[in-house]
Amino acid sequence: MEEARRPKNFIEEFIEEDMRTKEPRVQTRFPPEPNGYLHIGHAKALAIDFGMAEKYGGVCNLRYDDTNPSKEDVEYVDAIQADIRWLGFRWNQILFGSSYFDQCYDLAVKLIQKGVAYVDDLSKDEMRAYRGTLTQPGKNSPHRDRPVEENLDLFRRMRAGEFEDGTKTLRAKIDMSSPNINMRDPALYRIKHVRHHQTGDKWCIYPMYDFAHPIQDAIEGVTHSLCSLEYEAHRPLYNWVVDQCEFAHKPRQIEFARLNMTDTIMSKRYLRRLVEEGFVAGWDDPRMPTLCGMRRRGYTAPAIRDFLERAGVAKADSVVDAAMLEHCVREDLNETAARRMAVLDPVLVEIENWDEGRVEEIELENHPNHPEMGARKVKLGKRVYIERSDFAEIPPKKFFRLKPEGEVRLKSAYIIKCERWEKDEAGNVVKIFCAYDPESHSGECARKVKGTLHWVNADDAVKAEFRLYDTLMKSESAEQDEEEEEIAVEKDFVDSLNPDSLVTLHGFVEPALKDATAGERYQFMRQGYFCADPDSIPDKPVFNRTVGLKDSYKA
RNA sequence: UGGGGUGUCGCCAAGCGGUAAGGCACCAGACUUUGACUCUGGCACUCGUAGGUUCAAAUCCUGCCACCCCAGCCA
Repeated sequence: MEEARRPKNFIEEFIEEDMRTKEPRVQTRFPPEPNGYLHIGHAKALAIDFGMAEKYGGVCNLRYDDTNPSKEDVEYVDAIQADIRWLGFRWNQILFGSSYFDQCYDLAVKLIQKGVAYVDDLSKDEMRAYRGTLTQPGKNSPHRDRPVEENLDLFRRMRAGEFEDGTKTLRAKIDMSSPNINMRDPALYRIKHVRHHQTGDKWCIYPMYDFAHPIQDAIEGVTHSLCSLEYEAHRPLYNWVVDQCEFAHKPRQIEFARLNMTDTIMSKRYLRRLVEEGFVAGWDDPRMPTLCGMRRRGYTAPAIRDFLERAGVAKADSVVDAAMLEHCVREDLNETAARRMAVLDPVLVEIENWDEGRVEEIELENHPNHPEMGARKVKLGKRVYIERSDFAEIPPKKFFRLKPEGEVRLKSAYIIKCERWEKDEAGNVVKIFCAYDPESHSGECARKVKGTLHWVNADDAVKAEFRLYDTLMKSESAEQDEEEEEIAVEKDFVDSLNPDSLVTLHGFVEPALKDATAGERYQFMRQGYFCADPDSIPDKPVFNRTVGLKDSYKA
């Protein structure tokens, strides 16, 4: 794929300026907290972190931001690596924030000695009260001026486990009247008698993100600490920590807007609810925006990276149209996916002037634009399945499909004409009788008909399950009152779930797909791109529809 | 409300004082044994808004408006 020429984004401009004026070296890090599965939103951050390092000949480390053991689990550590690898990014090293706990502790002691950190006894509620509000300055804690020796002793005893959770914190001594609330003596360490997934029971105090992150970046030599917009107000604190710890190397934090997509739940909290309350089959349910879910759905890594590239990097809050992602997936799969025929919702067609028992081999190209992908042979007999929606007793105008007295071509085979049909008691068409034109064999016939249908030979058709997916959230009706909408989402997002996000169909595929194995991708002609699901078993393949084909037919 | 950000086509997004890139979506047409793909053409006299500076402003200045983030011992 050719590298798309695009203008530099603002991060690239900053980096290039820094390389010119500071040091000609780039080092970044991707710092996920191991408390959930990576989703498409993380993929953006990841692509930026790894992408910038790659573009400027630098390195990017994968560093788990594991400073809060009560929310984290090793379960996620491996999954995160698998997802990053799948996307095609390579980390320089795998690091853990927790491996810097000793250094964080020493640095905390240093700050206490410098008189810019103190142990506070205020409770969480008291601390909140002392903090002031957006418009009113805070008040100094009564413990703010404890002597250094006392702070040192208290902090040592915090570490030794002498105090209960929540009874003491280590705080930075900055400015309780700062207009930036993050600078009003933020907590640096809290007591948590919780076992850590990496350090076990070694610690009962853990550093806060705002303290640990800049330290980690500085120690590692990160030059550009890229993160999302909500950390913008933390940047002064980030710089304060780097300065007070007296690091010679000063990383630069740059913030960008996180990814949002139409009809896509990006909140980890809601995604967790979907899984835990059983609205989806798991974190890898093909409807989930998680990377494992998208992978199972059939999305490709190149398509996702292309999408991220097209969505761009900027500071404005935005919601990218999911149609852009679909376009990228189609563009990739159109080139790479072999064509096959599958009838998702079958109805039987019998060719009346075809001799019973006669079988003809039909050659089908695997890709119309790539003859090098070869061809395959399928059998054609007296009975075939076609799509129920490809027949209409009373056709609308411009219906290029099978209709009374109408002719269509069976893809790569013959032209057939609809003569009559049978219905069951309920009025459903159960069988369509056609006549074929023996002179109309594919490739040897000048006669054109407007419609071409995909089909599956009935005799050796393989039963298959098809899972069609739609957005998890119902598209909000345009006229719905905005406020109402917000209340609805707040009250219970479950009410906004799309009850038809999964539709399961049972139909047929051509014999070549009998033993399709998980991950195989095909274009089912005139239907869309499908990916074999892990639920597939021999003789009973299951296919997930990754995305449908574009369809300009307007019924 | 204090602080920090952001406002360019339906959705993303370039633009960095010289007279509005590109992509998605959409519309029209060509091609078509996938109503797919591909191709061709269309799609912002206007840049949140009101003023000002300038020969010239989306770009500089001022005011106003809207939206987002911050009052976790979460990240």
